[in-house]
Amino acid sequence: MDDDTLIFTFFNEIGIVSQLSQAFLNRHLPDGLHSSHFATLNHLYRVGDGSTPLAIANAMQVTKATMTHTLSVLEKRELVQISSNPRDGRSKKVFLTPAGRAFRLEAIGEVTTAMATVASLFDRAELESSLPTLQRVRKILDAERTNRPSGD
Amino acid sequence: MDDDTLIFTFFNEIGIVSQLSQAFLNRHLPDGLHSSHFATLNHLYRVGDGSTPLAIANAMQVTKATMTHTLSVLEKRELVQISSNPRDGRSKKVFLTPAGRAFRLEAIGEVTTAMATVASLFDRAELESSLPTLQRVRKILDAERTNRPSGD
DNA sequence: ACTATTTGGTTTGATGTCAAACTAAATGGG
DNA sequence: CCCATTTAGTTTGACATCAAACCAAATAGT
Repeated sequence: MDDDTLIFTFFNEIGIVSQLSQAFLNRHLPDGLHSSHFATLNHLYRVGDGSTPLAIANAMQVTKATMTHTLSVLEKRELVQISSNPRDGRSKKVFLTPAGRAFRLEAIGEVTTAMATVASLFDRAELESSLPTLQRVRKILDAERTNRPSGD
Repeated sequence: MDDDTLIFTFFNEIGIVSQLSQAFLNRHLPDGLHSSHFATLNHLYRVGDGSTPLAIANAMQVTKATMTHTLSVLEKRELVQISSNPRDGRSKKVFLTPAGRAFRLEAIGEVTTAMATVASLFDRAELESSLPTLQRVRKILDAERTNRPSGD
């Protein structure tokens, strides 16, 4: 297998696993929540809230237009609260509401339960050992695309 | 890091790498071709043509409805040709046209060129060594979702 | 200070994807 | 043989996502 083929194969496999895992999430998240919403809630929880939409978009690797949409959905459900930034009239700040925190916990519970059977099939060490590779690949790809710089 | 966190982290990383690589493809594929179209052309080339839409959908891990759409785009561009199956009135057979083969080569060229700089940053052995893990994970996830059975 | 550029966010239009309902053909049990 | 079930594909309606055009606020260069 030459280098190009290896790379194609690698990314093809990544793409399929990603699709399957996202489909898994979408099937098991409560109340029609989409995996992108779940990821956003988790991000807000992890980094502490008050991030700007653009920062979140960069962290999630989606465009700011997409984030506008995602946040409007979350806001409509009252899982986040969006306030204008007194320091900068252009930007906004996003906060998890108590409902948002509760919902996140509930979602994690559901997913974890649903995952229980399948999780036991994974080799923990195997996943762990490929994490650094994934992170390196992510960094490289992220640096490559000059626009929309890295976040998180 | 407990097991659940590890798994979440793993799939999160997979998701981001997948999104970045797909975005990369979408940016560099010629003529507005989408990565899913590219993947479908490649699949047809690899398995030899004459597959049914459903078989392709399973291999690509998308629903048959999605495949109907993808194939109609490819057919409109005359990159594939779709004929009815004389053996089975319900199903169809998909063939790469000469234009489709040519287009695939062109696309591979473009992508490979675009990838040249970034590809040199990857550690070939590293990618190679994580491939089996990805394939195992894929198999597990694929088996889990009882509907829409595995292909390829 | 004033204009030009950059930056954060929204809007618009297009597209890919999915789930669910539907159609038509094949298969199977009586 | 006939009806019930399964199977392949399409249609419909919803939604996530993107690129490009747009607006408004901040910043910079002169």
